[in-house]
Formats: sequence, structure tokens, C-alpha cells
Amino acid sequence: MAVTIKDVAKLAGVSISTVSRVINKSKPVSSEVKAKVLEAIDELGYKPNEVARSLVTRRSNLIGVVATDIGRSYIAQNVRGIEEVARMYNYDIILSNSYGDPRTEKKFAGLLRSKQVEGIVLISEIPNDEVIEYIGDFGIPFMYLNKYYISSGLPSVSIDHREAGYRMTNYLIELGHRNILYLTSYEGRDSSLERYKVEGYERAMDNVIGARKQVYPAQGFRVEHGYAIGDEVRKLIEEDDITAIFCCHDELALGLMGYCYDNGIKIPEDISICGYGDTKMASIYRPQLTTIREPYYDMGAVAIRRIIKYLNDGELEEGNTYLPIQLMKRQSCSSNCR
Amino acid sequence: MAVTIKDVAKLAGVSISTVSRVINKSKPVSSEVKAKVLEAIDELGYKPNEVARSLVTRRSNLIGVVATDIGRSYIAQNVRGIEEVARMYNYDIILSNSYGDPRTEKKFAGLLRSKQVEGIVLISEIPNDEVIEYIGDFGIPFMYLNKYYISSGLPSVSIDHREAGYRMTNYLIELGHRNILYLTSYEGRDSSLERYKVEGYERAMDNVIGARKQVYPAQGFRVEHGYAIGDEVRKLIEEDDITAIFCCHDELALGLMGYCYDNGIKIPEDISICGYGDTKMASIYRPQLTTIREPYYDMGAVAIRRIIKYLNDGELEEGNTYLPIQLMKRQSCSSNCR
DNA sequence: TTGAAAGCGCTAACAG
DNA sequence: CTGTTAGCGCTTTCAA
Repeated sequence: MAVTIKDVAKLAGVSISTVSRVINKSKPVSSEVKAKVLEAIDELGYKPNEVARSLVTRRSNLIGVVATDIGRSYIAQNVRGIEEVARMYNYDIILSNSYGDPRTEKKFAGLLRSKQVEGIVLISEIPNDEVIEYIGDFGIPFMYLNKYYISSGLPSVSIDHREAGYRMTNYLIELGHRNILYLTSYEGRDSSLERYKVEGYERAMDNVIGARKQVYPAQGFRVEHGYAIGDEVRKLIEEDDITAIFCCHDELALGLMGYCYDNGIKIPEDISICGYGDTKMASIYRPQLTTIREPYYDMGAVAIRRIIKYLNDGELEEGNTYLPIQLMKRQSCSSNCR
Repeated sequence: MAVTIKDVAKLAGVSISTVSRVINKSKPVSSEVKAKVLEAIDELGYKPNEVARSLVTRRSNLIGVVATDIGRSYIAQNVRGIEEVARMYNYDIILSNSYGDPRTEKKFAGLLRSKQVEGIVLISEIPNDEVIEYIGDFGIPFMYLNKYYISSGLPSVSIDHREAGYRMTNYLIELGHRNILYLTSYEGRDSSLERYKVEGYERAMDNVIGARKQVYPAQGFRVEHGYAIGDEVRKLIEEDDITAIFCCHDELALGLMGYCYDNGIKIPEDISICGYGDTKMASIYRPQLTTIREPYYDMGAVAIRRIIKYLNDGELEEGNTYLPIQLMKRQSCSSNCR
């Protein structure tokens, strides 16, 4: 049986209230008594039962995180940010993976509430109004991270995708490219964030005489989709004289680069390719991937910070927090255009 | 104020015990009463307070995970395995990142105990007898995952590194290589697992007439270390006519491959390189990395399964669980030797 | 400065 | 089958 506050009290020859007071420094305790208590705690190796404490204080010091899949590199970075900042404020993280199922997201949110978490961060890759409404009713602070879908009005953290799309495109234009293909992920719905990036892309292209816009859809945004679209892209390159491809996500770019490698297409000599996200792999891969940095760690850190701020001050910030954009110029894009 | 069991009892016109019974299906309840209770629960949107429940049942349904850094790809996979299996048995995961500091590992272990976790998985990258002893005293099941250091006797999960080193080396030999460099991570201590891998490597080399063994240390096992050792390795290749390099970890191999790319050394035409681990990147990178698969997801899954088994049956399995070895033959190794 | 006692929300005997 | 009651380990009034 674990040692409890009673054991400590008995050994120190004081009441449990006194022990509680020295643990929490909640009220003055005479230094001699305090010494005795501390000694007893030390001798017994006593650690307060946080569950009991939570029950009475109504503070679990727990933050719930529902993520699509911690196995995704960027999500791991999100979670790192969350965990590290939470830790600074003495919060622990309960983690659950939904694997992209909306019903699971909702179920886990409910489980987290049962565990009395004080706040929830949802890292999703799908639109899911139902879970958002559901969590909204919990009456605890909630942050929503989704790098694929629009979360208009929801408390969230991201970069300005319009601006990012614009900047990246402009960089390619500066390199001398005119026929730049924007490779998007296929989207039935228009709640996709792609909308903004494409807007930025088009705005940049429209500024330049002789630039030819072209937006082409892949079947998704993962590595395998980038690889799979290779044949089609190759055709486009030849037919339309494309010299640079702006991929809507790093993973897609990496898949496409894999295809190019396997098919003897040289990057950036034959074609410039850039990505979006700056996942870990982007800088390890060769040629290193030119990309837009989405600061995943910071996104997590800011998200949890907003939750904690609310928990401390009751101050509720609304809407999206915009983080600075960084263009990572690397090896995969050059001015070697035809 | 959240709705409690009392509210439900009042609305349903029954006692709280009855409500408890229908929630837990712990004792028979007449179907009409049950219906009333269920209705009340639904109407109020009642969710039992797990904290209160934990306090009385002494079961938190929480598993603590202390990891070095969830940002590392393989650790994310470990945690995925842990989380997914734990979930099947209704356990939640509390996650903390130690960032490799032994004192932090110990501190977090203590915090987890305070939170009444029912088991702990420690994913470490350092030797740390102190924390092991500390957790050992908690009297809860404990699994130790460390892919760099020996955990002799401790409950753990891994592949047979001796055999893996042997098999990989043999594969290179079969490809025709004779001068194979084993690139290890620098180790002052001999509690490193490298010992086993090198043993396997040497055993394979010793079997072959004309094979020349050479074990060379990098300053560590990360991508940057692989890149940094590039100059030295290049010299070795030339001087000693090395045709293949067996890197002790994928990250090291990837770093070295990056160096090769940047310096015009072709893989596998000029040199064959293989890794160890089969991290996600190994199959995305080009050329794809030939490597030994360490099944990270499974390692996590098996670890948590052993914990849960103990929790259910009280059965304690000791020592290491060995998982099958897989040799991933890919693009980075060929028989193109001089 | 200290102790006694109530109670957080729930489960689990114990009675009935 | 149902209700009453005693805690789980702790914090926090309220008195002393």
C-alpha cells in the first residue's frame, strides 16, 4: 500500500491538515513542525496522490491532446511543443490518436473530459464540425490545429497561407521560372486550405508577363501520392514546358522527387521542385527541399500557451494566431530553366 | 458546474448507487429503472468523473510514458504502438519528454507515480541505473526501451542485435564486398549495444577469406554526425579500398549519404551504404536505404502488452522479448564493387 | 499556528 | 433489486 498523508501525519506527530499545509505552503507552519513533517515525508518517500488532490481542487493539471497520428512527423513536432510548454506550467499531457476517424476524435474528446482534463488540443486532418461543437460544450479551453482544412473563427495557430503561397511562387519567378505548375491535393470540398495557397500562387503569377498558371490535383498529400502522380506530371512537364513545380506539401514533393530519381529525372537540373511545410525530412533529403516553413513546434507551443493563459487569467483570445513565414531556400530549386 | 452522479440520481428518482450500478453494470438493475437512469444520463449529458472513480477503485487507467523525445521518428512509432494497444484495453497515455536528461527522467517518473499511473514505459537513449532502480520501487509494471544501451535483465523488447549485425554483413558479403567498414557511434562506455552488432559484423567477416574488418567511430548516431564524419570516411574509402559501409544507425547513414551527394560521390556506384533501424526516412530517401528493420511500432505494442498482461493476470514476464529481424534490401547497396 | 471535520464524486459492502 | 453508508486521499473551512 502506498504511503498517504495519514502516515506522514502519524510519523510526524501532527494532523493531516498540517502536513497538507507544508506540502502546499498554503498556510504558515512553525518551522520546527515543518521540519518534522519534511523529515517524515522524506523518510517515508511520500508523494501526494494527485488523483485525490484533483478531486478536491478540481484541477487535474492535465491537458488532453487528440491527434490524428503521432507517427506523422509534423504532429510529433506539434505535440513536442505542447508537451514542453505544458510542462513548464506543471501540466501533463494525455495523448490519443484518432487515425483520422471523426467518430474516434469525438469519442476520445469525451474520454478526455471524463479524465477531467483542463484543456484540449485537437490536431486534425479532416473537417469535423461535430467534434468541434461537442468539445465547445465542455466549457474548457480548446485549440484546433489543422494544416489541411479551414477552421474559420476557431482558436488556432498557423501561418498566413496566402502570403506563403505568394512568396514561394515569387521566389520561383525570381529564379527565372515562368511555367510553374502548382500541384495540389485533390479536394472535393472547398473547406481546404489549398484555396489560400492557390490564391497566393495565382496572385504572384498574375503579376508577371508571360507566366503561365496551372493547378493540377494529386490524389492526396502523402508521399505515395507524390510518387503516383509522377507519370502525369512528367507528361505535363514535356507538353507544357513546365520548369518548376510547387507542391502543396513536403510529403507530396518528396514522393515526386522519389519518382524523379527512379526515372532518371534530375532535380533541379531538369525540373525545380519545392514543397510546403519544412518537415524534418526536407533538409535531410538530397537534393535538400526548398520549402515554406510551417513552425510545427511553435504552433503547438503557442496553442498550449493560449490554453494556459485562459486557465490562469480567464482571458480568452479568439481566432487564429499567425506565425511568421520562412522561406527555406535549398537545393531542389534553381534557375536552370530552359 | 459539471453534472454529477447525484444529479442523475435525482432526475431519475433513484439512489446514486443505482446509477453507479447501471454505469458499471456491476449489479443487476431492473430494466425499467435502468431505462430511467439511462434517460437521465442522456438528458444531462452525464459523464462519470474518472478522477473520483480512480480514487476509490485505485485504478487510474493511465499508463505513463517517459520518452527521450517524441520528435524522434522511431520514438513516435514506439509511442504509437503503446498508445494503440493501451487504448484497446481502455488505458490512456500520459506522455513526457526527458530530452535525454537523467534527472528529468527520474523527476517525470516520480510525477507519473503521483498521477497514479498503473504502469510505466521508459524510452531512453542513455544508460541510467538510478531511474531504473527508482521506478523499480514503485511496485508497478515497468518496461524499458533503449535502442542504444544494454538493459540486461530488464523487461524490454528488441531484436537480436548480434544476429542482425551478422545478417546485414553477410548480405554485403554476398553482394561481393570484402572491405566493409563498420561505422559505429563513439562510445566511451561499453554498455552500448554496439558491442553486439559489432560482434555480429565480425563473426560474418571472419567467415570469409580475404575480408578485411574495420570498425570506425563517428562522434554520435545522428544525421549531423554522419555528415560530419564524411571527410574521414572518404579518406578511408580511398586508402583502404572500402566498398561498403555498414552504419550503426539509419540517421548516421543518411547523414553520410547527404555528404556523398554534396560531394559528388555516387551511391551505390561508388560506395554501398547501409543503415540500421529502418526509420521512416530510409524508404523515402533516394537512393532508398538498405537497412535492418527494428520494428518500432511493434516494440511499443509488445511493451505495453506485457504491462497490461501483468495488470490483468499478475503474471510477470522477465527479460527481453525478441522480435523477428528483417533485412530490407533496397537501393543503397549493390554489388558494384571495384 | 494547529486540529477536527466536512466533503470532492464515486464505488462497494451491508441491509433490507 | 434497491438504498444507506462508509470511505478513497486530499484540501479547506471553522474553531480553538
